[in-house]
Amino acid sequence: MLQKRIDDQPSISPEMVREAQGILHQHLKKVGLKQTAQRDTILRTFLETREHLSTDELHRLVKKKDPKIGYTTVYRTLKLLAECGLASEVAFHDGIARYEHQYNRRSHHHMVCTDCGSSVEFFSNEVERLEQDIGRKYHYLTTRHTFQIYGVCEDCRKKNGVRRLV
Amino acid sequence: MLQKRIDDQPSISPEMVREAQGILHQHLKKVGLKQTAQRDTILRTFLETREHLSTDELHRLVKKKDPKIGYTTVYRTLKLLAECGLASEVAFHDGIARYEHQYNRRSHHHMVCTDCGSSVEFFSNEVERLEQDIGRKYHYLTTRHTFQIYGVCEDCRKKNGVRRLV
DNA sequence: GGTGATCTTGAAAATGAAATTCAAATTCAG
DNA sequence: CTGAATTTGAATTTCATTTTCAAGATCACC
Ligand SMILES: [Mn+2]
Ligand SMILES: [Mn+2]
Ligand SMILES: [Zn+2]
Ligand SMILES: [Zn+2]
Repeated sequence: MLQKRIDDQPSISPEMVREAQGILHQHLKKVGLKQTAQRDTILRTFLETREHLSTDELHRLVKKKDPKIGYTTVYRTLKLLAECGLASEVAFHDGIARYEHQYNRRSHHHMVCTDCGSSVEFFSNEVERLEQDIGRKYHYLTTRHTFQIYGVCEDCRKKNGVRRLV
Repeated sequence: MLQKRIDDQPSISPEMVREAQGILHQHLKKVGLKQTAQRDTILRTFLETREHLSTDELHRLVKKKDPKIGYTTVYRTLKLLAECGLASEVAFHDGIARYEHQYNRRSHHHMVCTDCGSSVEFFSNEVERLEQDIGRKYHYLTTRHTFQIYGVCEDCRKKNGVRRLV
């Protein structure tokens, strides 16, 4: 599940991790929950990657830092992160819920290869505007939208081309 | 799961049912499968509604015509209909796969109320064009896209407003 | 119109991601 | 410190989807 980087946004810095942790802690206090080492470890691990991770994939990364952290805690923490805006769910239509970190990230959309699962991120102001326009037109208070393009990437087309010749 | 009709496309006519059945029969022959009464009944029932049906919902409608038709057959027939372009899957992000009939229907997108599940259909040439543009830019051979807007409809906002006053 | 190889059917079972349960461990306000 | 409240994670449950399989239906060929 590779991901091509098409922008120049830097990897997350230590200061950003602290700031994101602050956002989580504030959210926890607000909803009467407690700060724990597990939640911090999961957030830190999550921020360190730019991939679109399933709960299982994140759990595998988290276990490298603390093998005792369970799948359930990762699952629940991802929901918490989504609640406070640090994570957002991305559905690539493969039946698995994926999350990406949304902290200091420009809003974007995805084009997904249906052969190899790799994805390209792209930006479109038009799509953002469309949400507003359509919402206004039909009197919806819009909260979000999903836009994905599906197709076959160049690499996979080449591979398939070769396979056809065999 | 109501759906507001925002265009004037007519309900399906008997001739259209026959034509769609022809498409299915042709597809069945092409892939070496057999024509059956169950498949015809399921297609007919499916064409009669403009709603976005889950397998279970369609099964319930189908059983009114032939109570002996099982869930599995509806499930498998929907896949067949999707294969020959008569149906398309539409994911409203509620964990259930929904299908809508695609025969003689203008391509459109959906805005979904996250409170009551109702949906509005809208049309956008911009979105169609974007698939082409982005595909070309990143050398993908695009096949399809999904675009949904989520929000709260006017009715639900009113209801919630009242609830707040109580 | 047979005939039989092939496909279909549908109840039941399997699958698997997501969600919940619960008892032991941890947090943190006072 | 203390203890009420929350968290944790293994285990279990849930539930839509998918697969299995034996009995039944279809249809290409005669
Ligand atoms: Mn992304
Ligand atoms: Mn529709
Ligand atoms: Zn690819
Ligand atoms: Zn509503």
